[in-house]
Amino acid sequence: MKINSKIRYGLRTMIEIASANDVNGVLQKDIAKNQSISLKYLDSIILSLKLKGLITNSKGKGSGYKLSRAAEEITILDIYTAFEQITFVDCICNKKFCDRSEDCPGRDYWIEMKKGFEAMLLNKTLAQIVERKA
Amino acid sequence: MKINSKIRYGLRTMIEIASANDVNGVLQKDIAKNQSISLKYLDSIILSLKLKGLITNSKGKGSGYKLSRAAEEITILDIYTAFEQITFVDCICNKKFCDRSEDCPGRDYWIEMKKGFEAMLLNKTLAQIVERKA
DNA sequence: ATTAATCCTATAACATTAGTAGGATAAAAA
DNA sequence: TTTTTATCCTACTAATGTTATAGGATTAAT
Repeated sequence: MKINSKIRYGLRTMIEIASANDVNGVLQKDIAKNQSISLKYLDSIILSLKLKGLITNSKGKGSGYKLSRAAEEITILDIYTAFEQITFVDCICNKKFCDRSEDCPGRDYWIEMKKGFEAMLLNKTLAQIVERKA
Repeated sequence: MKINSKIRYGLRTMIEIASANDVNGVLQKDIAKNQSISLKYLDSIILSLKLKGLITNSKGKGSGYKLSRAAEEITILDIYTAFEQITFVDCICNKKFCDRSEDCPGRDYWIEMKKGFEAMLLNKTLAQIVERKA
């Protein structure tokens, strides 16, 4: 089980934007250069973060990205779910995925585990990561 | 991010073995039938559990599987790692995977998250799942 | 000996991921 | 208003990983 590259790059992108103290925001091409991500690939990552409402920008020449709200108010769960839902097993979202869903100790456990995982991501803010605070 | 089928089937297999009160243990073919897993695929799942030392059996006709130790002493982390290591991101195990490993707030976070995840799996026993206790 | 069962390796179909390509659109700057 | 710089969006492909299945070797009870 691996964290996929969009989530990894997405976190790094958010860290870079949060770390910048430039009032004009951070240009996509600078993020691409600093983070060693191709401009094209970064395109889709930034799009996801934007659709989730975590970053904003204007368009055209000279624009740049900023956080939509304070880094203290952005959790890792926000960033993670910008790219994918947390499922772990399909029968959590869709009982019909498996016959035994109605009465399955395994499924009950995965649901519990999912909740624990979400809580873990929810309890960490972007600000804590940028400031390297536990 | 999904839990793969071997881990899912592996947990169900362990639940079935733990739930059985047959002194002779549970036959592989019965697990296959009850859990709707092909005998051949179950082969590899049982092999992993056995190599990890979670279950034992004798060989040949009439044999069956039992837990190697009490269900109270088997954690979900034991079962999970019978099938794969918990990595999340490659730079955790191998710093050379990425140039910025030496000083990367993102990597620091993934390491912390991994620890939290492992702790979560460690704090749940097979016995708790079988008895459906929180 | 026969039979029922596990042990083990190889391989194939399928799904997902990671990343690229090509261009459309928007707006600042000249 | 033309140019330039930058984002927006869709489609595609190569590589990788997952989910099995196939075929047979080995083991030991009957």
